[in-house]
Amino acid sequence: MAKELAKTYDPKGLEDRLYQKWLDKGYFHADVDPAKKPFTIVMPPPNITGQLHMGHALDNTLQDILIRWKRMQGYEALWQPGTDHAAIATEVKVISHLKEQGIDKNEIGREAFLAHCWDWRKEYGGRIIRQLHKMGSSADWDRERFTMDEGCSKAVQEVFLRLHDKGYIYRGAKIINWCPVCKTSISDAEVEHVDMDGFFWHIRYPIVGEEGRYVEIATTRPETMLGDTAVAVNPEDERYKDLVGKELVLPLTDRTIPVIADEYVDKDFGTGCVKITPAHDPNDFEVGKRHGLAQINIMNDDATINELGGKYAGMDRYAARKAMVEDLEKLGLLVKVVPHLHAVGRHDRCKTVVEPLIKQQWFVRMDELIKPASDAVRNGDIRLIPKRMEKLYFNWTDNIRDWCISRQLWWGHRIPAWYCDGCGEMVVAAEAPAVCPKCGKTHFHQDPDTLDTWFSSALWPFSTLGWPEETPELKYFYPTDVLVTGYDIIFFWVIRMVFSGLEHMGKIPFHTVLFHGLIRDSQGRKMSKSLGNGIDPLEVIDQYGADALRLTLVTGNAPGNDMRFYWEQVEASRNFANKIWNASRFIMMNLPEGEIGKPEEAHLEIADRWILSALNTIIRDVEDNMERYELGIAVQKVHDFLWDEFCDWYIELAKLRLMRKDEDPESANAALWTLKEVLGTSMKLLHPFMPFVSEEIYCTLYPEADTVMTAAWPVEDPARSFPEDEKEIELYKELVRGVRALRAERGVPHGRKTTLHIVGKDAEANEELRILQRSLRDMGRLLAATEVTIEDSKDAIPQDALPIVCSKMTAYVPLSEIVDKEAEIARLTAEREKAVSELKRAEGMLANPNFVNRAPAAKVEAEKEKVVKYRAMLQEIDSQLQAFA
RNA sequence: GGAACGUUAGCUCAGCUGGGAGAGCAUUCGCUUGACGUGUGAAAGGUCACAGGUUCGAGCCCUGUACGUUCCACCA
Repeated sequence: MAKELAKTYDPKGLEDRLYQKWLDKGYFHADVDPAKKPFTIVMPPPNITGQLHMGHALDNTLQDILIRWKRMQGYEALWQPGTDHAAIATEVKVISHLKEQGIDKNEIGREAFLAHCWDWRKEYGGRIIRQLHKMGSSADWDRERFTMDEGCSKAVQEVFLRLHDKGYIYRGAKIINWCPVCKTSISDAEVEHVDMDGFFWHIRYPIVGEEGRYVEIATTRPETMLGDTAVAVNPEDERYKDLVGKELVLPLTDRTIPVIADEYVDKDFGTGCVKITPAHDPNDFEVGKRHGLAQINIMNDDATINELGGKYAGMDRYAARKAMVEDLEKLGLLVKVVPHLHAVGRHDRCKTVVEPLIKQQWFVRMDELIKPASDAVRNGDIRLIPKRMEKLYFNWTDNIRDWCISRQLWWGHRIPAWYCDGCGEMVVAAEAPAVCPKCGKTHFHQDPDTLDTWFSSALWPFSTLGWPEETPELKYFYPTDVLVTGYDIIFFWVIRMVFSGLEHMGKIPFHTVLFHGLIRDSQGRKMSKSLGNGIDPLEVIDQYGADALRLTLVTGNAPGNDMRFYWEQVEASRNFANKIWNASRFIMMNLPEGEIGKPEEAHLEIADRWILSALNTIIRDVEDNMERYELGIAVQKVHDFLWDEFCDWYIELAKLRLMRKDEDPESANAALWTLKEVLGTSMKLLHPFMPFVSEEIYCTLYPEADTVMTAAWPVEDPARSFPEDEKEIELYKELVRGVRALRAERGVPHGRKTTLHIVGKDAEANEELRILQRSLRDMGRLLAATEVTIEDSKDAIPQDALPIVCSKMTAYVPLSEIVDKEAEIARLTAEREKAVSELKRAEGMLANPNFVNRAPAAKVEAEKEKVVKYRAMLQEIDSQLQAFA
C-alpha cells in the first residue's frame, strides 16, 4: 500500500491496481455464513452480444452502491453476476458473422451452427464482464453464471416439465406474431406498435346472384384477401341486415364467402363491412372461431404469397398488395383509396413488420400463474420504486395473455418434447422415451424449437443459486433483496421473475425493485447505434476515471427518471475526486508519524465539535436516504459535506491551529485528530459511490487497514451531537461572509488587513462572544483582520466604521478612508429599502394571530429574531447615513 | 383511444411528511490566500408552464388548460 498519496490525482494509475487487489483478496466473494444476515442482488445478466453501454453503467453503479453499503453494514452481501445467451440477438449476430465468411446457417446444419455460437460465447461472452470490472463492480465473480450453463439449463428443463405436468404449458395452433425476417414466432411483449401512414382501400365484393350489387369493404391489408373466409357486419346494422347469410364473390379468386353478423364489427367505422381473414389477423381469428370459418393461410414464412395465391404466388406481401390493387382497379372493384394512419406491429429487435400467422407453438397459460404475482405487489410484499411503476405492472398483469414461448431458433434451450417417428405421438420428458407408449416404436426426434430467452431469465434469481437442487446457497441467499433494473423490461423480465419465483420457490424473488431511467444524450435523445450518439462508458472511464463516471450517474438521478449525459458533469465529478484527494494530501502532510492520541473532551474546540456534529448529522441523513433508495440525494449530501463544510470551512479553520502548533500543541492535536477522524469516516460514507478514490485515501490514512470495503459503516452517535456548536459556527460563517462581501463590494485587496470590532447584540451575547474570543481570533485570517476586538458598546469604535449586522452581533470595519462617499450612500439607501421591506414582512407575519398560534414555535421564534436583526440593521444604516450627511 | 411522467436560474436537473427556492455547468468582478487554478472569494440570474381551488401559509395537495416525452391499446 502506498505510504502517501501521489501528488496529483490520477484515476488511471490507481483504479486497475485497486481492483486487482480486491480480486486477489477475494473481498467480493460471499459465502453462506449463518452468523451473518444475507443481502443479495442478482445482476441482470447482460447479453453475450453486448458491449458495456451507459445503461449497464448506471444499472451496475446503483447495484454496486447498494452491495458495498450493505457489505459494510455487516451483511453477507452477494452480488450474483452472469450473462445471458440472448437467443435471438446472438443467433442474428452469429448468422451475419458467418455470412461474412460465406457460410450459410442452413447449409452447415444445426450442430455446426451451435458450435459457432459456443465459439462466439467463448470469445465475446466475457467481454462485458471485463468491462464491468472497469466500473469497479464488486460482484462475486467466482459465482458467475450463464443462462445456458449446465445448472441453468437443468433449471429450465425442470421448470418446463413441472409447468407441463400442471397443465400450464401446452402446445397448440394459435395465431401468433411472426417475424418474416428472423423467421420465428415472438411474444406479445416483443412487438412494438408504431403509428404508420397507410391507406384504406375500399373494395367491392360482388354479391352472388345479384348482378351489379356489391358489398363494399375497407381494408388496410388488401393482400390478405386471398385468405378471406367471410365478410362480417354488425348484427344491429340496419343497412346490411338483409345481406347476412348471402354469399359474396371473393375477387381475384374463384371462391365465394358468406356474409356473417358479429358484434366485433363497429358500425361507424369504415364502411361497416369487414373482411374476415382468420389466418392473418388476431381479431379475425377470434371471429372465425366463433363462426366456424376455415383458416386459409396464404403466406410463406418469409411473408411471400404461397402456392394458394395463384398468379401472386411467390410475390412479397407488399408487391402482392400493389399487384392486387392494380388488378382490382382494372376489374372496377376498387372504389377509392383513403390515406389512413394506423398502428403497425413491428418486431422490436429488427423492426420488421410482424405478420400474424397461425402456427403450432408452445404456450404458457398465464391466468393462474399471474394471480399471485399481481397480489404480491398489490399487498406490498414486493415494493416497486418509484411507486408509479405499479400501474405499469398491473396494466400488464391484468391484461395478460398466454405466453408464446417457442422460437424457431437454434441457439437456446431445446424444448423437451419428443415425437415418435412411427406414429407422431408426443411425449414431454427430459429424455427421449425408449419405447413409444402408443405404437411401440423406438425412434424419436426432439422438437426442433427452442425457448424464448426470457424463459430462462425468469428463473435467474434461483437458477443461479443452484435450483432445483436444494443447495445451502439457495436456502441462505433466496429470496434476494433488491432488483435493480430499467423500467423498460418490467414486462419482459420483472413480472416473469415474480411469477416464476412464486410458482417454483413458493416465495417472492425479491422484496424491492428499484427502477432507473434511461441515459439520454445531451439533447435528450435515446443513445443508439443508428444515431451514432452513444457515449462509450469505457471512454469516459479512460478520461476521467470510474469514480467520476459513477458519481455522475448517481448524482441527481431520481428513481425511474431518465437523465441526460453531459461531459461537463463528468468533469465536475472528477474535480470533486481531485478536491478530496488534495484535501487528504494536506491532512496527511500535517499528520505526525504513527497514532494520534484522542484529545480530551476539554481540548476539543467549538469548530471540532461542530464538524463532528455535522458529520454525525450527515451519517444519519445518508442512512435515511439510502434506506429509501434515494441514492442520488445521499451522495449529494456526502459531496456537499466534504466540499462545502469540511474543505471550505473546517480545514481553513484548522490551518490556523496547525500553524500555531508550537505555542498551542493541544489545540493543534485536537484539530489533527478531528481532521483524521472526519476524513476517515467520510471516506467510508463515500466508498459505495466512489470506491477507488475512497479506498486509496482510506488505506493511506490508515496504513494498518487492508481496505475500506470491509470497514464498519458509520452509525449515528448521539454523543457526537453538538447542536449548540453547530449554531455558533453558523454565526461565524455569517460574520465571515459579511466581511468578505463588504470587502469584495468595495474592491478591498486581499492583502489589505483591517481591524475588526465586534459588539454583541446584548449583554448575554457579549458574554458568549468573550467565551469564544479565541476562536474568533483564530478566524482572523478568514476575516482578513489583523485584530479582532470585542467591545461592550460601539462607543469606542470610530464613527464611520462600516457595520456588518449579524443575528447576534454587529461587526465594524473601519474602512472609511478607502470608501467612496457617494457610492456608499447609494448602497446604504438601497440596503435600507431592503431592510424595511424584510422587517415589514416579518412584522406582518407576527401580527397575524393565525401564524403565531398555528405555526411551529421555532418558525415564530425565527421571525422574531429577524425583526430584532433588521431593526438593528436599520438603526445602523440610519446612523451611518447620518454620519455621511 | 387510454395512461403515466415532465414543465423550477441561460443550459441540465435536485427539492423528503406543505413553513420565504438549491446544485453542477455557463456568466460578471476579484484572488499565485501555506492541499487543490481540476482551486478560491463575491455577485448576477427564478410571478417554480397557465388558470382556478384548499390552507394562516402552496414549487409541493385538489380541479382544469396548454405544451413536451414515453408507455399501453385487436377499430378492420
